[in-house]
Amino acid sequence: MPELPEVETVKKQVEQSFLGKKIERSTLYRSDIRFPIPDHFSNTITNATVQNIRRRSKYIILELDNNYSILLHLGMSGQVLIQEDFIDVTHRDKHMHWVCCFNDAPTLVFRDPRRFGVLDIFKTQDEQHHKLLKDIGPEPFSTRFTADYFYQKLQMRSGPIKNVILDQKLVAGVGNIYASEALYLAGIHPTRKANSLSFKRAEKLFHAIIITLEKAIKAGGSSLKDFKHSDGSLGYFQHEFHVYDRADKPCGLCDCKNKTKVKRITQSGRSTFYCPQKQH
DNA sequence: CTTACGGCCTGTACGC
DNA sequence: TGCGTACAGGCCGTAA
Repeated sequence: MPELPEVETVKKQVEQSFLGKKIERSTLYRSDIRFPIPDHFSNTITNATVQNIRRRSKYIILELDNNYSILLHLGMSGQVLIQEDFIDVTHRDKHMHWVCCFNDAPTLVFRDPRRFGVLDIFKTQDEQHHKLLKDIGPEPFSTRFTADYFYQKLQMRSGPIKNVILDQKLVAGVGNIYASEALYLAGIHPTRKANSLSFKRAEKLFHAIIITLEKAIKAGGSSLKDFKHSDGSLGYFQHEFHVYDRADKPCGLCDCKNKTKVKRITQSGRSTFYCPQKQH
């Protein structure tokens, strides 16, 4: 489920339930996810209190009061379940890899069938040296991310613009869905070479990325109240996309006489969707 | 430095 | 119903 807007929504929910709460018990049912979860994970976090919760790119970081932080990434299929009445292992299915019990709070469950997710622990002060965090580019909503910065970076890249905006070193958090959506909004063809864009068009894409992500966060946020009782799918499937997953259908803003259909192509092994009429 | 690609896993949808 | 195939929202590591 996770692109940046979904992760942001999950982060808010986790914050609402667990900020300021003390971890009473942590159980790992399997540690062989994307990277092995450290042996000391549960021991290190037990009895600590969550004092801050943040999102960095698609990672959720839970800062504890013992100078350690928990790093969580949902990969392709990860979910955070927040369960009011998680009684015992009979409630557990085989994809629930981490169950964390709190004092005076629900139980947090990390579930991830494909196990592409990440669960790690690191010393809070070492965040900028963490292998998975150190090379991540600016957050799209931060002041570090500007049209000038974006244009300069695009100038240095000759690959297809779709692939370039998926690069987390350039900007954090653009995933496969919103890459297609942002390019559509900006009217830019996904195979266009990044360094062939004028400043004006780069600026347009810059705004399109921000707007696309902001709108999606709002869509996720609007269904927040349903989260606890759902399977964790949030507003994701309710969100309508302009081009993503709309191959052979008209695009979301279709106004053309000839009923141009959305095309699906493959770039670096991943699907891209675009409108041949509107994107050049 | 950039770029392309294999690989990690399980689940689901579809054609036969 | 079963079986094979393609595909899925992530990204790291490697090789060119």
